Amino acid sequence: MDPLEHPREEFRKIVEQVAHGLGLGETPEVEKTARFGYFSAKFHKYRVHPAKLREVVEAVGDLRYLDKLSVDGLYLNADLNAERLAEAVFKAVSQMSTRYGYTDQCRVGSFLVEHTSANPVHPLHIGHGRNAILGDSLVRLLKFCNNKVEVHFYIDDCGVQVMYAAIGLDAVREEAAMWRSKPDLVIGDIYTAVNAIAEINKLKSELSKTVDEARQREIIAEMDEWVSVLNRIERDFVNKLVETLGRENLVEKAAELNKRYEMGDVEVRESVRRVVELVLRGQRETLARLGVEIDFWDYESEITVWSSEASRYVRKLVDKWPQYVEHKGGAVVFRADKFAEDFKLTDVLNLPKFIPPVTLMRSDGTTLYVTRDVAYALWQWRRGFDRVVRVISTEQTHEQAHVRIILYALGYEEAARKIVHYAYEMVKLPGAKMSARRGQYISLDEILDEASERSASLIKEKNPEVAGVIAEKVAVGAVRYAYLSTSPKKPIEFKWDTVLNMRQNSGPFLQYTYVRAYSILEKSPKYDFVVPNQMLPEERELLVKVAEWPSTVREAVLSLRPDYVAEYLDGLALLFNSYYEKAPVLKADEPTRSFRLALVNSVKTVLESGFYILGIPILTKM
RNA sequence: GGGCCCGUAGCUCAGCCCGGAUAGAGCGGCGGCCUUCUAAGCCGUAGGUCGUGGGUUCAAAUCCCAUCGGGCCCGCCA
Repeated sequence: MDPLEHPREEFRKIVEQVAHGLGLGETPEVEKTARFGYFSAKFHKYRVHPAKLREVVEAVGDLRYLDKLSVDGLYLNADLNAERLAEAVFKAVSQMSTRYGYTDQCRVGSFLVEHTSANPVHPLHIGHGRNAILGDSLVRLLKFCNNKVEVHFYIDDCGVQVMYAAIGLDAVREEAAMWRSKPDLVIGDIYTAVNAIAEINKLKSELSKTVDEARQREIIAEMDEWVSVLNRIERDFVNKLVETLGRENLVEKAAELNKRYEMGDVEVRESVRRVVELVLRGQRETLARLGVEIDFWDYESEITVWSSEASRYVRKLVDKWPQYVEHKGGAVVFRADKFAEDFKLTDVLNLPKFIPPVTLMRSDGTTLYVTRDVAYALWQWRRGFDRVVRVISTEQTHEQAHVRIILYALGYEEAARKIVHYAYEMVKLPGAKMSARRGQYISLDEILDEASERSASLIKEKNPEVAGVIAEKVAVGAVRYAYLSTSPKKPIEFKWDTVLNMRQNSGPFLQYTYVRAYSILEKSPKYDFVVPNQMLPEERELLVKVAEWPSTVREAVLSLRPDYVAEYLDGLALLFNSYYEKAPVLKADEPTRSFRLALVNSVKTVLESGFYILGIPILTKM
């Protein structure tokens, strides 16, 4: 039920009638206008005379859902009939309750959504936060609209980086009992340390072979950098790691382990699985804190490597398109660039205009990330959903294009078109890119803790008895909203002030607004849905905003933009707070009192569904 | 060098797809409002060559071209 449906339809018919009356071959579109009523249509491009337009408009009969039909220059404007609108809103809200906002048009199909998919060697950091929250809100939005959704997290438990973590953990496992921190935080440090040691070892051996002085200085500077990475890690085990691994050629060792791993060596599998599980335990905990739910945890190793899916399709590709395959020293390279050009795939698959060739097999016979990703994409597609949405940062634009091209080349043309790369821009630290390898990141837990503390100190002044329970929920609201209040297409420079913002345009601001509405209704749970014949301008405005909820949801789901919901809710909250200050509800006389209660209830209902979509916890006290 | 994305108030951003009526919010400034439904709030006020140049059009923040600035990518990394 969409309260704006009837008025929109009425206006559309009027425009149609007017267009016909003017002898136009087509009907102008119905548009929204902020200052000249509510709906508008423009006739400029038809070169009609304003007087003629006015004449035709005068012939229009009585209005039912609209009000004040008027002509202004070549604009045809109409306002909403507030009383009718109020009736429609109240009816929809009382019948649908927190389902209000749903319309059949926002039911668009079934979706497999893959998001977050962080490497299992370090904790989730503020970059993954964007992915997780964007993905999760998208899932919630789709679910709110009754679409079938399955949520997947791809565990990238293959490749050299996992070997590094495993090597490190194996070296310091005896110290494991001493761990007091979350396991993912510990492994993250181990991973960074092993990386640093590997780099230092590599540079050392390069230095011993270098005679060029300038190059020597470069190497030393680089080594210093990695040493300082090591020094920044405040863990007892760093010394032990250096002692154990300081003389080894870790690059070679990791490559060797990786090869054994892909071939299914039991010992290596166990050691990798051990480290991966520890990290996942921590990552799951963080996601749970944020209210993010995952249905399936997909192990890359099992789905793509040990099942032989990856090598199987590579063989198929080589057989099918030998003219696009090059063999370079045993490595297999697919000329995705030439293939895309020859088959004119740029528009069909929505590809960038530049595509590099892609290596699918190393000369040692092991797979690469993209190799496995194609196999995984295929696996996802075979689960039988209308669309597969992969929430992955824009960094991977080319890699994701490769996946689509290869699927197409393999004959999975529909899959290639229906697997979408849902790209979002990066989260940067001020002045630097985040890098788990360099231990340069802020973990999600950290910002949640900090937000929680800040919120606790705010609550202590007002409601000390509930501070503990509320602080964390406020923190989640703040962090989730902070991510959603920026378009996914814009890079974010991480700033504590934004995440910890608890004033307007923030999660806590929305939560606070809800608390206000809730506490009014709590004091007077019974009322009738009455529509007065006089309304305050603020009441009208608020009513219109509430009526726009279903169209907002629709737009958000059609364009897959949960951030539209965040923007809408902020606007709704601003209107409501303004109204709250101006118009007393409980102290008003009947029937105004009942009307206001019904209005407040509508706002509260919309906030509840909106909170569900954005994953903002609902609070009744703050 | 090539590709993708982004340049709108001091700051963060919406609007651009689908061109039209005085370009919208919030933060921060400044000035106000708590014996009255929770002040994490509200009211008022100042603040803008919509990066720049050209083109299309009766009409451009919006479309096209060029140019400048920022981010990311162009690996036998993931």
